[in-house]
Amino acid sequence: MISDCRTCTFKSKAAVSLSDAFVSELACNNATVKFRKGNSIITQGTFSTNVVYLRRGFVKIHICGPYHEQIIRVVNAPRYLGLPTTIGDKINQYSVTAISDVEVCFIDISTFRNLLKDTEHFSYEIILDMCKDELESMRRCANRTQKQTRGNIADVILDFSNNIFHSEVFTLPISQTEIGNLVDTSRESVSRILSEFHNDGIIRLNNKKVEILNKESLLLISQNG
Amino acid sequence: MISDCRTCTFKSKAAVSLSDAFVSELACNNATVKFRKGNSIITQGTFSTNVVYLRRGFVKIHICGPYHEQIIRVVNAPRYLGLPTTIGDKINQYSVTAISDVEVCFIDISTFRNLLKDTEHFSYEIILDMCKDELESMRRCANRTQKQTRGNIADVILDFSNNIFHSEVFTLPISQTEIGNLVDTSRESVSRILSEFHNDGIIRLNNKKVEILNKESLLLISQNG
DNA sequence: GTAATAGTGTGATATAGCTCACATTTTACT
DNA sequence: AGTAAAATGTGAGCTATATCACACTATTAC
Repeated sequence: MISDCRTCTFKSKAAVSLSDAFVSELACNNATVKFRKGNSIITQGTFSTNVVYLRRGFVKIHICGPYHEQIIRVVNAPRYLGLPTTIGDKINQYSVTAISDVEVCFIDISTFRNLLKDTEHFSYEIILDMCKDELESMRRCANRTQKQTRGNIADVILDFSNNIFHSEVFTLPISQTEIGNLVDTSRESVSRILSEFHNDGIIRLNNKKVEILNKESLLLISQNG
Repeated sequence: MISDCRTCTFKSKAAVSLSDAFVSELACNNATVKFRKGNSIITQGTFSTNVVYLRRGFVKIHICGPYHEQIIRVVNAPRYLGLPTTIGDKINQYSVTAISDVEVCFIDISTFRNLLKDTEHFSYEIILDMCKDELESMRRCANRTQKQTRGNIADVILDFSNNIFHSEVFTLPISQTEIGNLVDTSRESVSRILSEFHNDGIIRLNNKKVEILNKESLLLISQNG
């Protein structure tokens, strides 16, 4: 389905200031697609010809590590996906998979390049986004490698609550195995630690439903391992 | 010292195609500075007003983690430093420290912004650089968290040899404590593993001088932990 | 609704690598 | 050169967490 970018209500911060001519160009080279939970949006190892703009929903960004899959981050709309791999390399260097039903626009890379070339504000916003992402990656990586598992799992719960769902009550969007891949620990440890949090009255856990009962404790665990 | 960018022999790939007018602007807002080994070039927590272009030498990029310093990467000239933190944030979010004598240019951030705004090719090259950096970060982070310590230390030696010194013989530019901070392990483990490599005839180690005797083995250890 | 599959809970055991402790070597400084 | 400080080598014991094993529960597909 070709979408009309001029009236899109999900426009990126970079795109809002584009002139009509550019928005029209975007609209002609842009297809809105829906994915179901679990579908792959960008697949590591395949040829990349499109930048992806996530309009709605949540995705996980993940990469094949030397032994198992590493989940880099869980992110939500709105945001661009695949910039580093689409611009920096012809072959996708990581994967992006829907963890909720999502709606995305595929933007042809040459159209995107033209925008970068011809509109200073657009490329500046993109650079800004990338800078922030990189800083966030550094921070997360330092945390992940230095903290103990309990602290990392507390962080994941806080991140979901604060940045993804904006609520103290939410449904885990990924399995315990995947949480393990995110904080680099085993599925069993995730299970044990979540149970522990539940038994200590820090969270209420029922199937995948999480309710944070004591945010203070989570923050303390996040800080002190 | 004000340098003449027009005749600079260390120009970045992004800068080579700039028109004379822009190069002159760069030259007027740009100071070449030398640092001694160990000096801080960018300091986490301070105000950032300049992008840094590393003309000569090696630096470590590092960030304060929750428990100790985390070295993100060791990189060499030529390359820009501090783009994510200078563009993405007013306060430096990480540090860059010389690990050899270095020569850098400080480029005023507003000059740099003008270049990004006015010259499509320049900003595109910068975006390309950032994309590659981000991909590299992902790869390194996945490796670091999944591999065992022996594999990570083998990787560090291979990285120094292949990407920093381009030689089988080199002098370690950082201490064993710092190698520990780079691969997230203790100083003692670094010492033990380096001795082990030496005793197994994989490297020759004398003070900080390293000679790689058996690259095959290092690659195997890198792959199999 | 039932079978097949994917996901989770929990014990027992093994181990990589951290920490502490101290000796020794190297480097930096006056 | 001589001294202080930093960096390194190495043993012993401890611990967080991986791994294995298996029971149980939820979800999906027909």
